[in-house]
Amino acid sequence: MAKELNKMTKRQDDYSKWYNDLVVNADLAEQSAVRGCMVIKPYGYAIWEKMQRVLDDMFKQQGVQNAYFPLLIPKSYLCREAEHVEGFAKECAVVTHYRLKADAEKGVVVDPEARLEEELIVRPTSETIIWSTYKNWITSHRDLPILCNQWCNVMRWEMRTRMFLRTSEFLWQEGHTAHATKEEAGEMAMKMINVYGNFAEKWMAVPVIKGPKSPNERFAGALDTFTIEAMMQDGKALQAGTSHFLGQNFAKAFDVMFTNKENKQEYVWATSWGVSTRLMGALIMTHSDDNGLVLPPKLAPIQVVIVPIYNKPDQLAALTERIQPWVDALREKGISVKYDDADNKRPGFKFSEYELKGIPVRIAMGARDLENGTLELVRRDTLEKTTVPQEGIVERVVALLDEIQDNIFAKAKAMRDGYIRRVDTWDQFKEEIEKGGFLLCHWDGTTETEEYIKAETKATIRCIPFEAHDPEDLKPGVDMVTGKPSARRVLFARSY
RNA sequence: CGGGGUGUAGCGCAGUCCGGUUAGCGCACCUGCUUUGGGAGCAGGGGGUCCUAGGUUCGAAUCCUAGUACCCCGACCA
Repeated sequence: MAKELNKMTKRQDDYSKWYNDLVVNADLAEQSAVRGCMVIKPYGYAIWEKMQRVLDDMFKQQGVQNAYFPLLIPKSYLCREAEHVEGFAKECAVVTHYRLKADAEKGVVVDPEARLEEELIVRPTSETIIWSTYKNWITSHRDLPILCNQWCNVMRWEMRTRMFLRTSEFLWQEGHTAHATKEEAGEMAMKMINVYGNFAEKWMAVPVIKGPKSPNERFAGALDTFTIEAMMQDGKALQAGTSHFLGQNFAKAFDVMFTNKENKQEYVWATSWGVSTRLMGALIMTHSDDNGLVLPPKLAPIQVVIVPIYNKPDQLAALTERIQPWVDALREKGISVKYDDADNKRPGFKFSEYELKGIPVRIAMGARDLENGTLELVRRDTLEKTTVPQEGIVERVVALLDEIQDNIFAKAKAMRDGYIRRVDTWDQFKEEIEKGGFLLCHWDGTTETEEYIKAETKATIRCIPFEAHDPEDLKPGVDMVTGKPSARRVLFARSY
């Protein structure tokens, strides 16, 4: 058994395999029978729910309200915004019929009589249906701004799928805002990327680099796309969230105008922004080790697990009597605690299982401890074991949870920072990109150069960082490929 | 869509080249006893349209043909 586990966990370099084996074992998710889709199991969903709750609060602090729009979008809506169609047309699932009928041979077939007049698209994102709705909601500057968010599923028929990172169907939130001025919309897009950045760093303990995308990497139909870019342990970058400044593109495409204070008709300014279950992938791939998941205490569905070690019912009773007050006290402080006194699994099994699931803090206590007034305290991030006095355990655990949250962020940041290098020549770039990580380089600002670099090395511009890692990065230089002038360094990496 | 690979018990696989008893192994599962401080031991037990369809044959998991599903690597993308 131990050998088998070993075989599974040694595959961290190959994340797909690792997801399929280890993650399924950690009860997060599994492949479904539907191509490229996944089943999110209860434990995995609990993490997503916690993320949702936190993000939802953050949105509401920005004045955003939740709403819901239909899953199916009439095909004609999609073609209104030219770039948007081009971006998504290739990966849409299409509903063509509305009825099945019994068939002697095949059991059941699509009824050819029941073809839809106009095909319906399963939403790959909801800009089009939302803007066709906003048209009815907006007539005056007094109707603005509209700040709506929806939690939903979307479907993109990707050629190649990957657990959590690129499933055909995924869960996400998409915010869609309408504003009277360009400035206000621009600020909104910026505000939301900062919300995402805070969430990633403060809650997920995943360090990110914020900044605009290069024109080539922008969202289909956007004038500007802001992103948070994370670095995975294997040296590949992951786009963890985006916020788009859409200008008046969608307002023009869907004819959404308002009368301004000067009694003049004007197109509405828009933003959209989203994060998905891909964040779960980011979480897993940033912190986990060969023993399984490592969850940040702030998002862990179970923060503390307590395992009593006993062999007779009366021993368990004695342990429970001592432990129960701690469980109550911790819960009173809002900490989720599992007291695992199940007698059908051995302690060693429980230890391994909870490590696999990434529970931040584990307490084990047996007859020996009961006698000595001690217990065994284990932290998941370092797997460090200490025997500590029972006295003051509640306060100690509370402090330890904070410490773990800070520590895994520091660890992830050190890993990420270790992956950032400055590169000045094309030869050096080609050599360094093989080692993975972020490369800060000069770029002449053209799509041609970017495309060339991508074709040669598979590396793309992840973003043009808002905050310089070093003042050096903001100084002008020359493009490493063309030798043309460059205003500042931009961030390159290979990505998921 | 191109290249490669795999479909045999819930999971992981052997058997296929070279057709031949009742299709096998590990894990998981069930029962009992002993255990319980790092994935327990022993004994017994249950579970299979060998991906699908057709063909060759006295006989097919094995050979042939077609289909299909999934995985990996590219191109595409959050």
